[in-house]
Amino acid sequence: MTRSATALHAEILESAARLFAAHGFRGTSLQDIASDAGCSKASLLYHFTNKDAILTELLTPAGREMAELEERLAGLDGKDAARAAVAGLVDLSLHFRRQVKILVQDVDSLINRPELPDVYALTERLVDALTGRSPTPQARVWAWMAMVGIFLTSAAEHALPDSALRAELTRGALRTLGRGTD
Amino acid sequence: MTRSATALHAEILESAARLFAAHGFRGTSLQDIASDAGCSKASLLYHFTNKDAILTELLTPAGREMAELEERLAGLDGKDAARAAVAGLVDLSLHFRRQVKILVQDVDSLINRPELPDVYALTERLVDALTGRSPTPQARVWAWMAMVGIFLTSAAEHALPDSALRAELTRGALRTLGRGTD
DNA sequence: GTCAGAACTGTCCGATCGGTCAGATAGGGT
DNA sequence: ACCCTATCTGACCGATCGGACAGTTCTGAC
Repeated sequence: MTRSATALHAEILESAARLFAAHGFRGTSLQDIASDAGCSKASLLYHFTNKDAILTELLTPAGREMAELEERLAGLDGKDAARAAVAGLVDLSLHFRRQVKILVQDVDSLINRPELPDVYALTERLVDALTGRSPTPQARVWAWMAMVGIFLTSAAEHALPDSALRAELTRGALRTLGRGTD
Repeated sequence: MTRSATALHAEILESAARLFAAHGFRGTSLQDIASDAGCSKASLLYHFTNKDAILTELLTPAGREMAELEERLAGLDGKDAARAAVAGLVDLSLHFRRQVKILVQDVDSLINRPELPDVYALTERLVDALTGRSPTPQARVWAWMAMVGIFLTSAAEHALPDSALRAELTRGALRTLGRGTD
């Protein structure tokens, strides 16, 4: 069982997030995390039941926000839905950069995790919200492009300034969608 | 040393490409590949010096095309460069879908491989080609978005028809770039 | 039929993985 | 002083990893 939240507990999570994002879940060993956090491997497994529990605790907040975004979209349509989808995705991507990178690296093995909503189902909902009631094939492709672009551009730490990123991603996405937003 | 190209040799590459793309390089064992290709693990290591050599042979053609694209862009500017960049990236992404996915999964560990050009350097060249001589920050973000969008939308096998993808990706990218192409 | 070399495999090896466990250490309440 | 509990660790375990190697089977040239 995962124990109480101590200083080391938080440091382990921080180290794991950085290492998972950099080298992937499978590419990061418990010893790697322990060394980075400055404790023993056995101490990791005192604070977390197992390696998987670390990943779960990392992904849970992001998963919750993804689920909330999905619910929010269910009550909207037209331009409201499109705007909410873009804004929500930009927020989520910028707020959970490392989780996004972890998610992208290991989508197929993470897709059935209870702490994450079905990523592909959420994708479909977002595409629906972005393309409106006239889902032409090209509009769907553009929506995919814009979404993936937001997702990964925010996760890429290279060559991108952070400050104006939010506004520019939103603007770029809306431009991609063009009249696809009705 | 890697031996001659036989039927099994090709089957191993095919299996490895599929499995690497699905579960990542580290997430795929030699036994996994051998089972999928219908031979023994030892037979893999007869046809390839080691696990890494399989990955190298998978990535080399993609790396060559990436290098060629980079060279091609060096001799162009303005709208020619932008068009060539988008067309080249779409071609490359659609032709090497699984390699793109492998690349995205493990960018940071693949970045120093001799068979691949520096991915981030190529990215910079592409952004330059797309944004032209007036590289405003927002234009660079949009270019990033469009490039990543092309890259990953083509690699995602889910929910996307293949036929019209090429044209739509190109159109979507140009739309994102807008007047960024001069 | 014979033989050489290519193709292939069973078996073993050291390293490393995630995980267990008994015990050391430290601090607070009594 | 005492003990209880939370925290932490070294040593160890079975499984699995990538890889080595000797030996077997296949195949075409002669």
